[in-house]
Amino acid sequence: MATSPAPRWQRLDHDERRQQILACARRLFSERNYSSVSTSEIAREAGVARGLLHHYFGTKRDLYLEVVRAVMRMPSNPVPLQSPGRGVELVITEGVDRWLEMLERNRGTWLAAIGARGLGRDPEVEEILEDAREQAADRLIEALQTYEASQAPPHLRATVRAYGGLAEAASVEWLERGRLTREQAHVLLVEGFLSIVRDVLPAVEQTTGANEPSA
Amino acid sequence: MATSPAPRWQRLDHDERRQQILACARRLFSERNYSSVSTSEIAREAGVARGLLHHYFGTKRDLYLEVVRAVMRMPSNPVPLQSPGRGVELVITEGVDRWLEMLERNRGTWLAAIGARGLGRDPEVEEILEDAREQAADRLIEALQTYEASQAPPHLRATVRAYGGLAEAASVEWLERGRLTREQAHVLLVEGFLSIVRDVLPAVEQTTGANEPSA
DNA sequence: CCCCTAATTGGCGCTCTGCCAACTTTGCTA
DNA sequence: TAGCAAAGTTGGCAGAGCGCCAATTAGGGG
Repeated sequence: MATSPAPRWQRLDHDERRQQILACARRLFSERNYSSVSTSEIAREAGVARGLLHHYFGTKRDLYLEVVRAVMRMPSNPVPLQSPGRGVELVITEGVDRWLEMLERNRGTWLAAIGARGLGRDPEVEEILEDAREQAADRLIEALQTYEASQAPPHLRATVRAYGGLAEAASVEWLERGRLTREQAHVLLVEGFLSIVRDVLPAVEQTTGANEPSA
Repeated sequence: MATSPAPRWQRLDHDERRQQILACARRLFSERNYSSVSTSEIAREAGVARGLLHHYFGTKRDLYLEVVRAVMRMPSNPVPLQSPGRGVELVITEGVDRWLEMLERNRGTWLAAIGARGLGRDPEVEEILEDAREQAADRLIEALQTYEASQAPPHLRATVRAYGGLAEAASVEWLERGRLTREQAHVLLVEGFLSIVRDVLPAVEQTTGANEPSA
């Protein structure tokens, strides 16, 4: 008569459990840095045994990289919509707007993603962040309607990436330090882009070494 | 007759030993990230017992922070010289030149310092880097000869910090990815600054919320 | 209803860190 | 020159975290 004696733990679908653990890890890693978060803590948070983390993700580091990848699905620079022939001003204005909108919604995650800097390189982490930024640069380049993203000359790509640096810094000023209002951040990002494209880029192009035929 | 039986280890002056250990730690932490460098390794490198690190620096983390501080004595943005009344163009041109010069000499260290990003905030490390950048911004603000650095309105400071982001990104493009020549980086940094000051900053100032009396 | 699959646990062994008591070197003094 | 005291240095112990694997258990199919 004693029916099955209340299972000690629940058995979840593979993907479901994986997602659940990933979510806990993401939250913890966003709050504190890598080495001050222990696998025991993540496991406790998720209500599972520590060994299960290794079953799903391998090492602690693998789990961490997975988290970084998940966070980086989010764009990391103003990314304009596809722009069938409209002026750059309009396209960039819209793109920046969507960008700021996204930031407002994902404030915490985004700040954690680009915020934490330290000494010492971590090639794998860097590669993930680098890919995200490079993709954002692609979109920006295409918004200029001069080059296909993959055909753009190095100095153009570099200049756009430099603008990306400006955009991130300005976003932090708005989101974290509050030294810009949202409107001011908007103006800074739009006018910054236009100024760089109109005035700075041509100056860079006139410089010796700009017109290497194939590189 | 057997004179003193060859000391097993040499006893160094306090500061001297400290500097020696710090140098080894600095090199290792610049190459790999925090958790993949062990205290045993640092000790071995310095030719001392592991316990000695703790004697001099406390915990591994304390040693790390000390290293970050040491690295950050180096400026982290174009820092113009004092400029008694000369034009902004000249001052910034000179400042950028010195900046690029410094980068060329300290390539490895600088890249390690600003390069490694990851998930998860580390308040103490962030504070150190933040201070260095804020100081660089002070110098840039003073180069404009409009405000004392400490009196500058928030939006001005924020705009200059945004330029700092551009400067760092552009520097990486030159130093690491080689998508800019040194000349191109120079032009980008100078023209970028001038454009931002001439065109972007006024636009930001016209924006609603720019003229808060005291903030 | 039983059994088989795979999700989940628990614990062993290793490395790393923090700490501290003991030892060695070196300069100073009688 | 021998001895002494202060400071630098060592070596090892205890605790914690991580990687791994064998045993256990939930849950569905035959």
